[in-house]
Amino acid sequence: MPPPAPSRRLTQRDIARLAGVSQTTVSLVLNNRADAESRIPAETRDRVLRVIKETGYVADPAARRLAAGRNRILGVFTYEPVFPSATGDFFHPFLIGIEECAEQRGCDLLLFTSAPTVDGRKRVYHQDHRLRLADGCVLLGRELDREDLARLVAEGYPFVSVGRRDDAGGTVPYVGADYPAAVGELVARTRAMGHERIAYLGHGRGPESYVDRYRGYAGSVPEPLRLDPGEPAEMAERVLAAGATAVLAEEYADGVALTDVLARRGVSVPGDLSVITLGDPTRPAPTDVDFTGFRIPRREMGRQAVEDLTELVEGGSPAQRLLPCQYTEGVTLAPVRK
Amino acid sequence: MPPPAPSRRLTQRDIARLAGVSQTTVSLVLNNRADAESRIPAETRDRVLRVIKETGYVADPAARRLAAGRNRILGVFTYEPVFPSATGDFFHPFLIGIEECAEQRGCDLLLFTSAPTVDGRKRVYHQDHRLRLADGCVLLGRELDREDLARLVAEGYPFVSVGRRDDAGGTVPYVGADYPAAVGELVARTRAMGHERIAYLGHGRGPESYVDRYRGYAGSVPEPLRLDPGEPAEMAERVLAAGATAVLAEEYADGVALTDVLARRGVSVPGDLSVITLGDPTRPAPTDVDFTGFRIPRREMGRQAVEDLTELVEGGSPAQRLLPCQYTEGVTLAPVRK
DNA sequence: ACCCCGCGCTAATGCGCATTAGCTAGGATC
DNA sequence: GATCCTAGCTAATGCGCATTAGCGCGGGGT
Repeated sequence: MPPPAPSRRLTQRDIARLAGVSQTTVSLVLNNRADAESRIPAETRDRVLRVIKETGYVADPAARRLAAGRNRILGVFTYEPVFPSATGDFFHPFLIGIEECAEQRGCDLLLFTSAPTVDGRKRVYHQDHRLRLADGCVLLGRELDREDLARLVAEGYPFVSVGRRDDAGGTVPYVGADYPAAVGELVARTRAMGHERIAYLGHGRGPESYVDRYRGYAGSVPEPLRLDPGEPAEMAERVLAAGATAVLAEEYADGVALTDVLARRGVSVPGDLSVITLGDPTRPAPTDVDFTGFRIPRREMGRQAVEDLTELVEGGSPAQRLLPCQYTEGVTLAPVRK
Repeated sequence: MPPPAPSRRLTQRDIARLAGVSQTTVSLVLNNRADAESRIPAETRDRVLRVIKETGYVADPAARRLAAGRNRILGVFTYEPVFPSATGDFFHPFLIGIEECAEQRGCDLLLFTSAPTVDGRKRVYHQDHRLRLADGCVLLGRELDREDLARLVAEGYPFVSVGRRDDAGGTVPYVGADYPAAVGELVARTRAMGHERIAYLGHGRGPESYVDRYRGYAGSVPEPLRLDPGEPAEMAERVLAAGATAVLAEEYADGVALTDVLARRGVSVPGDLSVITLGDPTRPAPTDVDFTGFRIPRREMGRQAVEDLTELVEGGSPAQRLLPCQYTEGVTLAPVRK
């Protein structure tokens, strides 16, 4: 391939020539290096700035990155397809937050779309990844690859996970949702309504988000009762067989499916059974029912992740934080039937 | 700021040392330069490749860009907010197409989110833009800034607009929707149903997409009759006053609003009046009515734009193409009332 | 015995910028 | 008048890579 670009672009040297100074001076002016070592009189500075403005010169980001190691570009890696697909809607709000914050901070976002999907999963570290073009990276997805995480940590690459993650050969910086607290609060409300047989419908293990929900549940009921999710009919069977008066649905969609089936069988929600959802739908779950549960502060998580990342890039120390979820009052939780 | 990175990263020199060859050789192997000038025996090549694999070395994209002028990164510039906001839904499908194609081609996407919004508009060429980090750029939005376009053209920066654009100091490469043909077809269908007073409800000027729709309309009716959009009630007045038997709504939302008002006034659609929509909703327009009209091949346009852009980046010549829209049969077009 | 040639590789260069050592006045100091 | 500052610059260097010259060497030709 032909090395140089078609038409010559302006470089600092050009600006220097036009302003009658050295390239160094242009760089100094550009970066506002008016510090002790290099004082540039206002006159010279203005002259340079004028030429820059007139010519519309802009520093080459690649060269900048190479020389200075920074370029105000943040990477975004999504382990699950974001745009296409059903889960897209779930991840969208995170991206909104990320975008908002990046814009605010004058950062561009590099979407690592080139990561190939192998065995249905993506990896940050694939052949020819371009991680290093960005100053740091935000990781998004229900489940992150542990090898990726370990390597990121090992290499000291600045990153922040959206969603809590277990350690991976070192501390993993994250901005997560405080599921334990949110679930704990829901359980408390449920118990306050007289419920004693409160079941947890979900896996309770696997992704950190499931583990955390279950932890919040198990930590606030006397006798945890976990029911596996599955086909709607199966779930209904299990719930009824267990004699639960209230059910916490790990997945919103399962709560919806359960409620639908129950309705068809003449079991009223919340008359006969209360159904509480633990978060926002990660799969499409059309319903007219207004479920009681909580919202994950997705947008805020995205924002905060970018905040933390920029701080990290600028030399700060990695943070791990959980953001509170928002309780949402619905119509599916009612006092236990006497 | 401290010039070097915290922990030293692998460079080609490191690989060279480990493999007992020169940095040049590593570069040659990496880029598969087995051509005439430099022949590297399989043995050496394998040795180098092995070291690369073992160490997980990946070339620094910034350095690569600087030296070779390419880095398989495509920029995406959106003139209108994409993620947040109402119009987001309209632009989403374009992005899906862009993302799909980029993934397929092993390209990463650089979202130019840092462009500040001034006077409610964004500009590609803002202070400190990072255009040059990408090999080229896809432009998205209802209206593009003409100065931006002119400068892009003038500088010979590779870009492709999603949506047809008028020339701007030179040919503007684009992938647009063939509105004239699509509208022409709708008019033909409408006339085939006996309609003679077919009105165009919209501006018919401004953005190219409006102009093109109107052109398709004006070119296929004997006496064009354009009605300005406005408040729902106003639109209904105008349509009724004009004695139209069919209306083409430039904006989907206007078609919806019009139909709603008419229904409330006892004017039936399509019994008394046919309402045809010219494209997908660009603003939220909730309705249960299934409008007759056409769909803009948004996803395909995104894909094609990336195709064209990569071709352009690789030295191809700029293309201008219009993609056909998809006619959608609805319930709002019926034979004219006798 | 000499030259030439092509194979297999490497030294050197430059991309555009940031940064670190100077270097050169012109004054102040002794 | 020699010395030392200091303000105001600039030359030189390197970031990591791609690329262009070109070097050394062994074998075939004359």
